Amino acid sequence: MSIITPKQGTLADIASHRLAHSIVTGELAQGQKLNEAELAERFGMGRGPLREALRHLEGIHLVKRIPNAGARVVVLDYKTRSDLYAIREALEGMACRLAATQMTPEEIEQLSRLLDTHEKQIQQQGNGGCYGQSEGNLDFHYQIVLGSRNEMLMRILGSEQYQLLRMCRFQTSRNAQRTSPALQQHRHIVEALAQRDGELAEMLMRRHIQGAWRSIIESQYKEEA
Amino acid sequence: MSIITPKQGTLADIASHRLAHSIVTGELAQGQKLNEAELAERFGMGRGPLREALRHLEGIHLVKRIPNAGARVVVLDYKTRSDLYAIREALEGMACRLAATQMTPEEIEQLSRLLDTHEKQIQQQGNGGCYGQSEGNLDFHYQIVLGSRNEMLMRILGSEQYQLLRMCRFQTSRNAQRTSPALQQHRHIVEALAQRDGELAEMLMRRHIQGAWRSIIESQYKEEA
DNA sequence: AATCTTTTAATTGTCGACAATTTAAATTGT
DNA sequence: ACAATTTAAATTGTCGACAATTAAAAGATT
Repeated sequence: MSIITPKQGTLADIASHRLAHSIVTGELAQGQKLNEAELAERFGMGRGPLREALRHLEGIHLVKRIPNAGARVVVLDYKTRSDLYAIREALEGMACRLAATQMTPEEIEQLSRLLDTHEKQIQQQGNGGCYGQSEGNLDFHYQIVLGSRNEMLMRILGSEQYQLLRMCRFQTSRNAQRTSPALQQHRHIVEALAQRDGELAEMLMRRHIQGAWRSIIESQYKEEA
Repeated sequence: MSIITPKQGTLADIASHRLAHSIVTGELAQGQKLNEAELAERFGMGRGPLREALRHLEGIHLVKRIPNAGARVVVLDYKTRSDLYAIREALEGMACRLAATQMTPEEIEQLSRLLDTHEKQIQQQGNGGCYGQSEGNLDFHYQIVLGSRNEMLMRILGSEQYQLLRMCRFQTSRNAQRTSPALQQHRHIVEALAQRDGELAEMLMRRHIQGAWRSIIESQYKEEA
């Protein structure tokens, strides 16, 4: 929630954010046709700004536009999600390696405290805490991306892939048994960062993401090919 | 040239491509203000489609928009270019590793023939052949990305980073002395692909990109910090 | 009854005009 | 002459209406 800036500048920006939210949460089904007039009516604005919003969402690949045939919500099939996680592994691994040399001691300490918070949240609510799939989990990953000091990486991972990732979360049945392993892995990563061991941090992050992906495909190898 | 589809669908798409070309080639200077009315006039269209084009270009990060203050061409400073090459190293390395297991023998053979063509071109024109910075070089890299079979990777590397990379090329003074080393490295990469050695192919590609980056910063460590 | 053609409706693409905001210029005051 | 304030120009943001294209429905023909 803290990552995407809910800026309320132009109407196009507002529409873009509202649409992005609706798409990510599944409120707008995947593959659904997006009618310009209908959406403009619902958002209380003209079609101009809404079209600009659609063009922007097309840029960050949340919708797919076909000339003279309108825009549709993207469909996250198995292949797409698989590709997504493969890229995350490479990019977040790289972020981790860079973060090990770039993050300040204060930031690493702060990261550690973030994990403390997560641990308490899990213990309190006990059952429903599907940490591996939670939003807090994303915060952890994002903080490391910020620590890489690579702005282009922040863009790609933060603004674009992040949305698709959240979309995966909302369509995936959350399995709670990966809660403590994920937190444990996070702790190890922070430890590697504190020791300034970039190579180890990268490897741990890559394994962590691989584990998350395995967890996803294991918990739903019933549907789709 | 074969990568970006010069599709001529809606006016917004046309404007988007024309603007992208002007930006990449440096015809529109970095940081330059993009006046909507003026551009719409020049392209012979209304401001509506042009605004949509700007929104699209904002999505692929060729222009930077500020609400109520217009759009400007992005500026590729040292840090940005450095970040770009760091990401390329991670992503194209990954593409290479995947391509080693995914490309068909025919595709690898075709890649080898592409290098033969490049070699002849270099020998013919002799001097001006700054291969390391040429467009043909990009074709080689793109073919490997296609071979990775990761569509999201093709998107990121092909549509977005590719534009920024070409932009770097146009602003960088081309140095011809890196011609034969680059071709040589390409040959080694193809060899690794033919042997289905993904790890080696990745390492070779990473070094190749590192070399390209070093070549750039060495040939112009006069300007900017 | 099924298929092809024609007509109709719906949706997207485009333009021009107006409102709101920002930037530049001119004016005024010290 | 310099600074702050006010005024004017330019630019962006927004809307509504019309044209072009596509999708759907009605009708005709075998």
